[in-house]
Amino acid sequence: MARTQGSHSDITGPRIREAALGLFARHGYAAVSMRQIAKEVGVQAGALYNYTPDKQSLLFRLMRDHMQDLLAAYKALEDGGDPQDTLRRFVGFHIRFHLQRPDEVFIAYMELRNLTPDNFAEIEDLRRAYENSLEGILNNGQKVGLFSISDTKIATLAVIAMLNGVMTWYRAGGRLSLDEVEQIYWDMVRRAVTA
Amino acid sequence: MARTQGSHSDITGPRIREAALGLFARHGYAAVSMRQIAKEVGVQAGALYNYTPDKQSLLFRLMRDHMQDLLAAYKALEDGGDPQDTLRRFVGFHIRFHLQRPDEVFIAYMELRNLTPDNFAEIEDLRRAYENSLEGILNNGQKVGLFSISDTKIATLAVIAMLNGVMTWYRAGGRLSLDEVEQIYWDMVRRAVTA
DNA sequence: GTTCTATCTGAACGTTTGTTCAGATACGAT
DNA sequence: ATCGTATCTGAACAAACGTTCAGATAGAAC
Repeated sequence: MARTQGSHSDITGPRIREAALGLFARHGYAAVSMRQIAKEVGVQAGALYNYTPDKQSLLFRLMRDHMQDLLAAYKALEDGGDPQDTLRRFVGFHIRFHLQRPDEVFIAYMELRNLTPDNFAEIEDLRRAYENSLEGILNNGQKVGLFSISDTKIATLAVIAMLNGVMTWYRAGGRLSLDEVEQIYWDMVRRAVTA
Repeated sequence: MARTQGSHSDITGPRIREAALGLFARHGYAAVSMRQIAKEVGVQAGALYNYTPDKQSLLFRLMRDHMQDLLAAYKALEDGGDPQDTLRRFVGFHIRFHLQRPDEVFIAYMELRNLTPDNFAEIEDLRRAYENSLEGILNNGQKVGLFSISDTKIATLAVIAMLNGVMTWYRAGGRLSLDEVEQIYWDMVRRAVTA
């Protein structure tokens, strides 16, 4: 046997990405074999290598694409007027964007240590760029006296850590609507930083 | 060759635990082999099985002991008087306890999915017990009108998530002292929940 | 000094790992 | 209908995996 009926790179390529995404998120990069990914796609392991040079690249591209999507989506947001409004938009954006991509978020956070040093550095740059946009908001608010923050660098990390906590418990269709979740977290963030 | 000079279970046992702890934290459970652990201890892989029935138990015991230590240490704290003071104590305790055990914390958080279902359930029970103690504090403060929290369950998770963020960036000897870190986080937590 | 046992080695086991590749077939263009 | 190429199979590779165990040596007890 060889090429199979209906086979096409436009179909197989994305399916490999999706299979790897789900399996990496559920079981972890190191615990997932190329044969498991292939099986989920319905293909032999060797076929994967038409789409990725190796397993590491499969992971790296998932993470890089996710971080680039995140940055692009955030840049597409128009600024609110004052820092308080901009921060509110950031909170809403962060929660909603991440809740739509639970697998990508999980991988981007958990699998950093499985990246080669070069790949790790590239992902870290993207992450820092995103964090810097929040830190900029906090700095602006601090400058005009709206916020009262003893250390904006730490406050940046604290806010992101708090917001990322949503991912560990929120489930669509649960007790709270997305709007309610956003409101609750915005209340806490606002109070934590407001003068 | 066989038994080696100076070999003793009181020495080898802890060294295996420490080696596993460090390697699991750095590279992840699935990515670490029994032979790597043995090499760090200076022993052959087979010798590990005098100390653990299998690799899974090695991970599980690290996590269970850590969670039990956490609960025991927290219970040893005497209550503050009012909820606000109790919450302040909790924040300080949480930050200091976890910063002293970065490897254990990392593993307890990252390797949950590598536990067998039975082991997972046991660890989750311990984690929930700890979270419940914080939720109790928030509930008390809410009842007496000191706190203003729309959802104590979510606030509990949000506070813990925020505090856990410290572990990702704090380094001893860095820009901020432990006291300063504790003060900064306490400020944010207090403002996030206070009426 | 002898005996008993705790401790470790070194080899072996069957599986699984990531990756390569020659060959085979289906698709797309002509 | 024919041809070129995109796509996949199936087998193979060496290496690494978790685990077991018979045999050997060191330490402890007497």
